[in-house]
Amino acid sequence: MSKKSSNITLKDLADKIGFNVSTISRVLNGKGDEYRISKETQKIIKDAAKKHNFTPNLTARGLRLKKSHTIGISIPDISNPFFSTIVRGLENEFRKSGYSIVLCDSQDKIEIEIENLQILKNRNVDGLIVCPVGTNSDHLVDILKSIPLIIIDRYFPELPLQYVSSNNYQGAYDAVNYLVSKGHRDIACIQGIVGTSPNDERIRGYRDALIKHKIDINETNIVGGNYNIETGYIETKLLLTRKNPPTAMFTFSNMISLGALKAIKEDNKSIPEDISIISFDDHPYSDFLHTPLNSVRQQIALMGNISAKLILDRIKGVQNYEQQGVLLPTEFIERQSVKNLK
Amino acid sequence: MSKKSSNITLKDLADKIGFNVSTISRVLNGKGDEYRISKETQKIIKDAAKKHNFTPNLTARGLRLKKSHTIGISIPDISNPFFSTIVRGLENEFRKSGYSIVLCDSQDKIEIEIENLQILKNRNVDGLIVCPVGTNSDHLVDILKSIPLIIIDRYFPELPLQYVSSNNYQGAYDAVNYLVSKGHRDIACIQGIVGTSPNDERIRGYRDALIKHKIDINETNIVGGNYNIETGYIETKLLLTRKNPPTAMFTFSNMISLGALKAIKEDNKSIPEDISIISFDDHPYSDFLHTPLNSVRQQIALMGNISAKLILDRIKGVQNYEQQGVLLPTEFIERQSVKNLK
DNA sequence: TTGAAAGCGCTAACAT
DNA sequence: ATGTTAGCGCTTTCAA
Repeated sequence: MSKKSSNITLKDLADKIGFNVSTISRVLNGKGDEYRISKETQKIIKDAAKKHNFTPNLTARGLRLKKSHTIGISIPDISNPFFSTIVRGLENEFRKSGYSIVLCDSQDKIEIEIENLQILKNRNVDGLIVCPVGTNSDHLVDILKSIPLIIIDRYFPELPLQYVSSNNYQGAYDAVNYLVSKGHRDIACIQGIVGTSPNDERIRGYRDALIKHKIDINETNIVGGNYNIETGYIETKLLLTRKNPPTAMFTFSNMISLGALKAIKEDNKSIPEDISIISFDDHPYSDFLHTPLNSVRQQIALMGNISAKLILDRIKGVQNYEQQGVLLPTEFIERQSVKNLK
Repeated sequence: MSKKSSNITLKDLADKIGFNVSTISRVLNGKGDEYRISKETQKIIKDAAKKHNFTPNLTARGLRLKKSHTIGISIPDISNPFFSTIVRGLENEFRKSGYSIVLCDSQDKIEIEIENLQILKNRNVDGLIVCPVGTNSDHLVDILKSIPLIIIDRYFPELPLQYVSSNNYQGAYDAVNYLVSKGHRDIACIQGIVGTSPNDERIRGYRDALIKHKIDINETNIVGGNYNIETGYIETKLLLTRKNPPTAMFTFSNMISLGALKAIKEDNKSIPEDISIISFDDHPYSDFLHTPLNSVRQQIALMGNISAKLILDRIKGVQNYEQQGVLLPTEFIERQSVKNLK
């Protein structure tokens, strides 16, 4: 084995230059003046540190200080652009403050999410960012007792869990309102996981928009129950085989939309001639899809940025925030996937 | 502030049940039998640990053992599906072995990559996975002196840096060969960063395929110089304005391809009627793009899996591998973006 | 079969 | 103005 040139320690440095470790520690942590350490000494120490390329062992510092300058993240699927964009927003923000992120993928499974939280807690992360997978939140409330936590996307309004999400109600309302304004009255929606706040809020927006226009709600038009590609595919297949298929559909995630596109294409239907579609969640590659979809765009990277700032404030003990959650406005993107029936 | 229910420590547990911390540590680390600790004692300890929900402080363990069970990752852009898929492959594999990942995004900047390595080193990661951004590798060779390192995608064959990548030469050769077999002789390629191994290997494959068919290489057909969307867009724009545009183009990344698609669409050209295209890097959403592209697919998640296994072996001290690098075969995906000119 | 004690590298309270 | 020392929570050598 070759010589492992492991990092130089404070003690090593002390031995070299004849000052005590604590003096060196103080100077290197910018407390030289506070402790009235002479300018000369400070210079000697700083020069030596630079010369020998000293950098502190963050594990040791973490143990001593009981904080790791580390943030734990648990997300359902890092390969989904929605989540990877959130992570980028988080990483960029945390980097600025000298925090590193420990990333865990929960594979959309609640058991793994729970396991992740335990691991991250044992790693002494200073804060946690979770995009929860399920409808259950006991483990989250539990972890909050010991670690600052922000949840993104799915949230639990009735619980004291601070969150960052989109204004799902308004986004859905706008979309359905738009469809109605184009003459659609038979509008299906393929929903995600029932019982999760974003989904239920979108459903509420969908209903309210129809009610406002005095359109009877056909309960069989509300289908689905998962955010994945298969749900979009299967439900669209079924919708298309109806005697009178809806004239429009509203899909509740980027993945559902992709599944829907696949089904529509397979059945040789075209958008928007045969069926109109609006997607909640803009797809980052939307401009390049065979049918650019009208979408309700969420400010995904911003959700990451804001969550990072919130949790850093919490870590610092700042508690300025009245509100428990932040709901970011969505943006309606008009493309060519809705037919004007008027 | 509410009472921080911080984790219970070994000492806490010792106080509760009257055994020494070392005994407890041994039992909980599965060394009870080795140290011939009585079954009863073992049971008492295990039960107590479970009852009080003890889990070890991994920072402390890391400091003591000088290993953190942590792997550092530096990648150019987590929101790019290519990289996020690699990360998923890595995460899934590391999770199985009890390793967590510390993720750093280098934003495609060499300075940030260097900074990342320093941070990760100070965090005592047991291993490093890097998707390098640049052509320079000094910092990588340097870090290798102290930490096991695997690089993915771009590699440096002349240096002792173990890597996992695709067989870029063969993939490119196959693609160009296919184009020629369809009657194309004027084939442009939009390359990525010159001087990086994957790019140069693809160029070599491109040239060799043309040479084999005795087609003169038109050097002005080799354009580009970056892997991003803008490069694809700009270069395609330029290609299309030529007096005699090439009949086919070969793009060197998923992002370049997207840029090319945008340019082609803007100019009201259609694929493959006006121009044929093959993309190196399949796009995960390729099936849904307005033109499903013939692609050279890389086994991305597998690259993550293999790298994880390699580095875990290195950490364990296993040195079974003769070869310095692993090149995974690519797969040619035939879709409808190439016109048959014959 | 179990306990005592050292020590990983750092910071900070307490000397001097 | 700088040094000594304790201790973060864990593992492991040495002792008994």
